[in-house]
Amino acid sequence: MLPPAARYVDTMPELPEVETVRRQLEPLIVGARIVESEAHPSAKFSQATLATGYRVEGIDRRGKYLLIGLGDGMAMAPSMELIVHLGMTGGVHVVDSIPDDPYLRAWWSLKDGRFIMFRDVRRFGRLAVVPTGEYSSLPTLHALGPEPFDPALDGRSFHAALARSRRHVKTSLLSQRPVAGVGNIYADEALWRSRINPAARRVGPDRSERLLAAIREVLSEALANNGTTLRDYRTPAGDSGNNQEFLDCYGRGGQPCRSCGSTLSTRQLDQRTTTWCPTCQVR
DNA sequence: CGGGGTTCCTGGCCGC
DNA sequence: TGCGGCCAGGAACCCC
Repeated sequence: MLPPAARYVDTMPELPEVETVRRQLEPLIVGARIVESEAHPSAKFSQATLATGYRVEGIDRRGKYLLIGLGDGMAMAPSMELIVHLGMTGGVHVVDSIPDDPYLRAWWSLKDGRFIMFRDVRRFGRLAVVPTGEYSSLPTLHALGPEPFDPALDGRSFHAALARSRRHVKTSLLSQRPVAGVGNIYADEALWRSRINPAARRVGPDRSERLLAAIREVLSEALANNGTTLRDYRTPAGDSGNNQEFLDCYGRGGQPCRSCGSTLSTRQLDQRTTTWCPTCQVR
């Protein structure tokens, strides 16, 4: 049985999309024992096979990274983590058989007969198996900023984090250092909502607080909508996101600002497509 | 060690 | 209709 490719959800995974995957995956695979695995030879995926023999103990998430806890089921062996980054087009699916799929990059068979598969058309995703918490091989995860909903993250500390860099504020956000989990879509959305120009290089305390509040709003709203799905694909369960219907800024260049009616602008900012309102988001 | 530039990929889309 | 060319996009990687 070959699931048609178009039936897989194609997201642009940022925090809400990755958290949606985590929540769906957790009840399916926690407790399962991995008995065999296979991976694409690229270094981006080849470590997947190191998860063989382990039991899935839990699934956490940091920013856009899924952290799948691996143990021996008795806490005897040192615990490991299977780290999954979905990149642009990555997806994790639990299936009863391995499909003949040119974009299958890794799979793990489970003792109960099911399979976890990692599918990634553009190969921007990444898989790693590391000792728990040992993230030096993944520099962005290693230096990852706080979770956006961490109560310890407040306007003051967020401002301090932004002030450590003179890069454009949007580029800082995409670095994952001031806060984890914000990508191109939600960076544009949060900057629009907080009326901050993406090319600003200094963001003061008040605007930092506004930006943090906006990031929390756009992320929690997206999460409530099961994330943003940029194509009308649906899983067999019909559970793809619908947050794309609620985007105010991303992808709306040339269309009227929903706040002031000006035409939204789009240009490259540090090699990233960026949309903003030239009236609301003045420098 | 921060940060700028480059690279990885392929489907989709545009123009002819 | 076919096809070349271009583009998106996160983060590793290289180098200053």
